[in-house]
Amino acid sequence: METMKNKKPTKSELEILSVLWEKGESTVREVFDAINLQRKSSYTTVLKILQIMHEKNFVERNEESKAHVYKAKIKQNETGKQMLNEVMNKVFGGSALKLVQQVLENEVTSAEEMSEIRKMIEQAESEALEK
Amino acid sequence: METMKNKKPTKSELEILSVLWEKGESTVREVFDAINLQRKSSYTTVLKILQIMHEKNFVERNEESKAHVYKAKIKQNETGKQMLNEVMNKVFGGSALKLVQQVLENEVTSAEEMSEIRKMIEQAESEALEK
DNA sequence: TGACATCTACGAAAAACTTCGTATATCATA
DNA sequence: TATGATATACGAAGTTTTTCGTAGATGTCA
Repeated sequence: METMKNKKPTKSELEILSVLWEKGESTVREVFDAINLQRKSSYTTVLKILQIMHEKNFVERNEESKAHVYKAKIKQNETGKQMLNEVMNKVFGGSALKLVQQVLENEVTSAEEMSEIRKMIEQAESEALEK
Repeated sequence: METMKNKKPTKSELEILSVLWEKGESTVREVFDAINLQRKSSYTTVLKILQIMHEKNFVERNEESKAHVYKAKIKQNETGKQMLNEVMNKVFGGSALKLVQQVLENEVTSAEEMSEIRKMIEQAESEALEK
């Protein structure tokens, strides 16, 4: 049983989760290195945030070796869903349409990606009809 | 000239902006009332955040009457764009496709809305071809 | 006018989040 | 085994954000 209320990760927690999602299980040093590619940070800061996330049950860790190995426990999709819901409700007045519109207008969306998105929607529509 | 660097609103600033975007110009009391429909808060807290946002140039205000009237100055779209970029990069590994996919999977997206989104994409695609 | 409601301004406490230094343990190896 | 590199734990300072109380101005109306 998950006793912990599902809470949103903070900004720096998200930064670290992002690394874990991309690279999978990682040691503190590996996460630290990844983050330092983008901005200066310090080893113990990364360690501390990972420890905090461990307490919060956002990550799990394997303590077998000297350098603990961390692994994201909260799902990329769940987090994305929550965050998108927030943007949708707070910024786009609850409209998925407006949100997607904004994505397509502003993100660098390649023609290829666009066509994939279209296919996906068509498929979702036909599936909806079957129900 | 906008001297102020464009910064992201905080959580509670966003909450208030959301009201201003939806209702347009509002007094502190109106914003306060709107927010209290969703959660308990206190009048002076809302006032304070509005004052802070005024300093930050996120809102403008009309001081003619005793109760000042506030109006959002930063654009809904700009904010949405920024936030979506963050979600896209931190959660969806930079993929607009995955982001949109998540929206369609999880949000309650009506068939109608879905079809509108599809039309929009088709239009965007044909426009892209013309360029 | 006096009593009362409502407003702004503002300081400062409280809470949330981030950063870092230091103590201490462990491991490899010369 | 002594040294140096690298690890965790953890307290506490630093920063940002949120909340609220109080003071004083202004409007309303009996």
